[in-house]
Formats: sequence, C-alpha cells, structure tokens
Amino acid sequence: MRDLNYKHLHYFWVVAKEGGVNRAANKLGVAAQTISGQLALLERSLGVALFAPAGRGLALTEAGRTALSYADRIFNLGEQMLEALEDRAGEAVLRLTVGILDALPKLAAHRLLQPLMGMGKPVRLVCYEGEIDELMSDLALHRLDVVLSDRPVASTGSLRVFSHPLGEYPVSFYGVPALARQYAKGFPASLAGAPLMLPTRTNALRGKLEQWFEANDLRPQVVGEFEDSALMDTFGRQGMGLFPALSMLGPDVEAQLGALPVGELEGVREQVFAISGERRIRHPGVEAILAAAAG
Amino acid sequence: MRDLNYKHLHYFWVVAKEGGVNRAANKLGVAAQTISGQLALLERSLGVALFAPAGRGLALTEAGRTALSYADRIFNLGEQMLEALEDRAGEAVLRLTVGILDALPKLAAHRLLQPLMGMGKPVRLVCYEGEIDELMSDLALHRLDVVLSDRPVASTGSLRVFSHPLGEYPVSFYGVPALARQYAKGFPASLAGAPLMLPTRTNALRGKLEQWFEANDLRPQVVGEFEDSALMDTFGRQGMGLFPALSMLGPDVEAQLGALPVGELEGVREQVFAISGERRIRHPGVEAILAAAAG
DNA sequence: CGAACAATTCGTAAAAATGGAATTAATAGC
DNA sequence: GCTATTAATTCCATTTTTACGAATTGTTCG
Repeated sequence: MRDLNYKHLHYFWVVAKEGGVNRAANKLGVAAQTISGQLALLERSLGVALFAPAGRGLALTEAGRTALSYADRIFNLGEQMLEALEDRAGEAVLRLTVGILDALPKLAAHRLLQPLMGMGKPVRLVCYEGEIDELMSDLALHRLDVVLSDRPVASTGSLRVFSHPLGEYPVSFYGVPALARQYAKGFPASLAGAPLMLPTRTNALRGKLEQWFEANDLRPQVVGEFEDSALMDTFGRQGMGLFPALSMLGPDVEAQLGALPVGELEGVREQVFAISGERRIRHPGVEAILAAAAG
Repeated sequence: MRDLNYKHLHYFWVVAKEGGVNRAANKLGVAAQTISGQLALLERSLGVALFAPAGRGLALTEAGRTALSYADRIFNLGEQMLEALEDRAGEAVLRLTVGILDALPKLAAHRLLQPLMGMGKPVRLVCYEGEIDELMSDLALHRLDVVLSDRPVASTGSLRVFSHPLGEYPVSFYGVPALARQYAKGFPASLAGAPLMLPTRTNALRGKLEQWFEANDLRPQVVGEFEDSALMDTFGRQGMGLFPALSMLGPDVEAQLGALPVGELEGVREQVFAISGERRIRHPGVEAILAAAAG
C-alpha cells in the first residue's frame, strides 16, 4: 500500500455518497466499469475491502466507513481550497504571518520587521506572540511564515526547521533618570548592589547576563524576573530597577519609557534568529528581512 | 477549474515542503521535468500561480501559501487514513453509531436496537443523544450511521437524508399505582382534571395528544412539560402525575419505574423513523434494524 | 421463469504521466 | 567579467493509467 491514489479515493467517495457504482458513474460522467475497476485497484492497494456485496448493490464495510469519514474531510477541504483560491485570484497584497517569542524585545522585533515597509508591494503583517513550543507547532502547520527567536532552534525528528541568524546586538542597562544617574558613574563596578530586573531563565539572554556578572565579579540585587519583555519595560518605567535592552534602542527606550542608558555590557550580545519551516523557498517578506539584516 | 487533480496537488505539496522541484523529484523518485510539467498543469487548472521564480529557485506566492495550508491538512488526513485502515485491516467487530432524539422514549430506542444483538457478528453500539439539528449535521458528516427520530425528516438543499419508517406504536398513559387506580375507572373520561405530564411542543407526540384531548372533549391539568422523556419518566415515578409511553413498554415501565398503565389512547400512535444519510448503501446493523421492524 | 437491474470481467482505445536530451536563467567562484 | 554550477523548464517519444464497448454473473421483482 505504497501511495494513496486520490483519484481512486475520490471515486470511492462518490460511490459511497451516491449509493452505488451506477449512480456515481452517472454523476461523474464516466462508465460504471471504470469506477468498478478503479475501486478494485484501490481496495487492492489498501489491502482491505471497502465495500461488500449486499443484495444487488454494495454496502460499506467497517473499513469502508472509516475510509469514508476521512474521504469526507479530505474532499471537503479540496473544495474549500478551490473556493479560497478563486477568491484570492485577484488579490495582490502580500501577507506575512510572524510569530514572535514572548521574551523577544518588542522594539527589536519592530526594528527587524521594518524593512518590510520599504518593499514595493503592499504588505499585511500579522503578528502572533507565544512560547517557543506553540510557535514551533504553528510553524509546522504553516500557520506562521516565520518565527523570531532569541536562539536557534534545532530540527527534531518530527519538526524540521531552519534557523537563520538575523544579527547580534550589544545590550545596555537602562533606568529612569534618577537611577541612571546614580549608577552610571563607575559602571559596571557601580552595579554592585543595584536593583536589577532580569529576564527569566527561559530567555537566552539570561545566561549571558549571568556570565557577565561572573566575569565582572558582581553580585547584583535582583528585584524582579520577567518572562515577557514588555512587562519588564513597564516596571522599569516605574523606577523599579535597572533593566537590560538593546543598545541600539536607546532613543526608542528614552522616548517610550523615559529611561536612560546606564552603560553597555561588554561581551554580551542579544542574538536574534528567524526560524522558518521551509528549507529554501522563501517568503518574499522573509527574504526582505534577511536581506536587510545581512546588508 | 472544475476538478482538482490531487496528484498534481501532491506534487505541489512535496515541492513546497522540500523547498524545490529537484529535491522533491529526488524524494518522490521521479524526474524533475515531470514535476515541473505537472505543476504547470495544476497552476493552469487553478488559474493562479502557486510559485514565482526567486533567485534560481522558486518561492510560494500568496495563493501558494493558501494552497499549502490546505494541502497540508489534506495529505495529513490521507496518511492518517492509511494508518487507520492498516490497524483496522484485521479487526472484525462491526461498529454502529446511532443518534437518538432526546424526545424519543429510551425504552423504545432500546427495543428497536435489540435486533442488533441477534446478528451473527459481534457489534459495538455507540449511542449519542441530542436535538434534531445536531444529529442531522453529525449524520451529514458521517459521524453517525443512523438517527432514530419521532418524525420523518425532509432532505433540504444542503442535507440529503432518507427517512425509513420503523413502525408506529400505540400509546398509553401510565402512573404510580395510586394514581393509576384512581384514573383507570372510566378512562378516558376520567382524565378530566387529572394531573398530566406531557412532552414539549418540539415533540411530534405532543400534537397528537392535543388532538386526542380535543376529540375526547378533555381539558386535563398539565403539571409539567418535558423535553427529555427520561426526565419525564423520573418525575412520573415520583407520582407527580400521569405520563404517556408506548403501550408495548408496559412490562418495562412497571419493572423500571413502578408505574402501571391507566389506559390506551385510541388513535394515537407514536411513530419512529430511522434517518440515514445514504441513499441506498446500508450499514449491516441498520439493515438488521429495518428488517426486524418490517418483519 | 424471464425481465430488469447492479456490478463485474475482458480486451482495446484514449489520455495522462514520465524521462531523455537540450534550453534558459541565476548565482558562485575565480 | 567570464566560466562552472545549480535549478527550472521545454520538446518529444515512451510507458502507464484510465476509460469504454461488449459480454458475463448474480440478485430481485413480477
């Protein structure tokens, strides 16, 4: 039973729905012998009988009933697809569906997606956020075109994904003006005992920060851990403590959060990866993003 | 673009997943020209481009992405079907999935399904209850083999169903012994002012009861209306009032509910129909039921 | 029992899919 | 800027699959 022949399955489906080979032949516009023959081939390739003689007609076997419920769904999907494509035949807007890891800084995501707007075509951007597992499964189901992550993702047996580095960016600590002034002098040594907000351990950046503390012989006071970077930003704005963010986002951070840079963390770089589910065929939008990141 | 060629769609699916015509050809064990040609035919029949040249490869178009999400589901279903059939290849139990209208007396349903047990094969009976609309849609989706209803159902445009009469059965009023004794004398005239429980107006029997009251010039006191006959039985057992049920179920009613017949309603017959979604192909179990009802 | 119906088998004809050889197009390397 | 390489495609002969006419088998109904 190597490969399923969908033409044969389609005949089976119509016969089952119409209630007989002759009726199906009539509906499909082919001769009854044809259907009968193809049906026999299907049964042989499946290794099970789908129909059993009943009276002078046919009745579904148990296996046939199982097959019918699948065939129903399969061919309904096929019909839906035709409708969907008929609608879309005229349209020309490019839709890019992006999954963004909760932990990834929103401003960074925004920056990375910026190149899309500079493309020739009109683009409709659809963003989802979530944890890495959800996003990966959505990627596998083609509900997402690409996922932005803070680490590369390895292909597992069932899930084949491809990670493309989008870049690595220096990281700085930021804080409200009062805090920033207080700890800027003598940075990074000044951080000893400073109130810090850090991402949780599920975030790749967390490990790098720990290493940096180790290397600089610092033991800061952690006042909060955040899964979602947007939440951390909000608390940072209230002056809860110093928080890490990309150095290049200085102007944005100041404008949106009223926080100033305290100092850059030497050797610490936040990495960003674009994870795609395709080996090489690329979404024009994803291509634009990768090109902009590389250039 | 009348009919979708699933072989072509399958090639498209593999090309999209593998990331190129050559890779797909390699995986499928056919030449690249073949795939290229079949893909072109698919695009022509659909009237939209699925791929666009990108570099020296191909990239999905917006329509291609739409198609891919359908193809994913379609071919995953196909693979699931093969697995399901492989498992079921040995099995020999017959499964009958029946939908039973809430309003239909449970004891009657039990009686009607009884013949199944006398068949040669082992049978697994799966019963669902619900309102007519739910059951009809489940029937259309092949989640049910047959529906037992108290009235025939007409085929609508989108839903083709076939109603087979299973029989009509005389109806009696029943009640706990005290009530039964009180109202049996002089039946049916004695019912004037008797506490009665009736099915709601969604039940076909309700209309027939009203007519019978009219014909016998009775104006009984309705102490309760019930959608579900099992609920009515439960209240009847508590002595809330007299309730209608099939005459032939007298022994069952007495054994299970401790209620006695008060009198049969002349001219009132509860009808039962088997509704199937198939024109003629019949489930061996359904056939047995119909045969037993006819014989 | 024979007429009508339903499915099937057989052999051949038509249609579709396939692969070889050559062509076009876009990179990557030198 | 030229050449080797990779990828997709076009053209056409060949194979495979699908389809139909004619005849066959089995079942139901009058």
